[in-house]
Amino acid sequence: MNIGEVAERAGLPPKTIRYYEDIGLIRPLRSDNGYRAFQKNDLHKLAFLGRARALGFSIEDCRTLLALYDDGTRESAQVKQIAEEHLHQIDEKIAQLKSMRNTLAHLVEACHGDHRPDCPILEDLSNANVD
Amino acid sequence: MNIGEVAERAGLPPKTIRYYEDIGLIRPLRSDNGYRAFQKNDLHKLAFLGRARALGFSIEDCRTLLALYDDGTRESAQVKQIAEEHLHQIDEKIAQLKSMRNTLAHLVEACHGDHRPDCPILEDLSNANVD
DNA sequence: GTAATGGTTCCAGTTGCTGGAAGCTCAAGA
DNA sequence: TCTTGAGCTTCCAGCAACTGGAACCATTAC
Repeated sequence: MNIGEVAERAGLPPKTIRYYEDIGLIRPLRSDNGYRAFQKNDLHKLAFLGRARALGFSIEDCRTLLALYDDGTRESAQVKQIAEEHLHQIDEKIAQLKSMRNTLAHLVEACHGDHRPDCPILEDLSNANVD
Repeated sequence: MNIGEVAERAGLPPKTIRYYEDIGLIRPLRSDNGYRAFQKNDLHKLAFLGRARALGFSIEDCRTLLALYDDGTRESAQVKQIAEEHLHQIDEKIAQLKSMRNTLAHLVEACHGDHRPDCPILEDLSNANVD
């Protein structure tokens, strides 16, 4: 398979696939013409990567997960730990965003949003205690 | 004021302040020795920036907000629009993270996480439909 | 033969800083 | 007065995870 077909089937842009090879996540063979010659295994790895990335795992997490996937002697605890840590980070991110959202929503609500210049949003932003 | 004091008072690292000058968010004067000589106005702008960044506004949004802040003839509607768009983006981000969190939480729960190799998390990641 | 499509590499840019090196300035102590 | 240390300067490189574009080669269809 050439990169175009693999990209289509794995749901990843060719650029991303080349990048994943660059950083050593996959190692596709080469045809005589220099084209990458993807095997089924490469395709599955790419799909795996796409899925893991969609769940927000970092590239380094993906590298580890892929290695565990390839390793028949893995312990599921290793996988679970990575996933739990990631889950925790997601929770933190959500909490942070909710806090932003909360503040911002109040400010937006307080701003009449018309042609006049006075604006509670700008007032809030400029009201830092700086002394 | 030198950069150290301003950094302290605005709650931003000196590196960040230099960076903000680099990209034209502030334009502090210079002393004869070449040191940046910050005025009160600079300090207020930096605090404004710190606050806006903490609410997740992009640097470009910050640039616009700062310009509106400086512009007595602004209309609050302009500010409100930026804030509303940002709020909307935050909402989208939260929704996306919640969806990830949801999937991931189910997987983590399903994984017994012991010394055995079988793992629902890896199974899910590798179960992409690729044909 | 030629044109379109799809490969290849390499370099640069994105966002918002952050770290580090090399060197200058200033204030305080021996 | 000399020195030491802190604090300032600039500049370059790197982070994450791609993405865009240029320049060029290969394949395929007409």
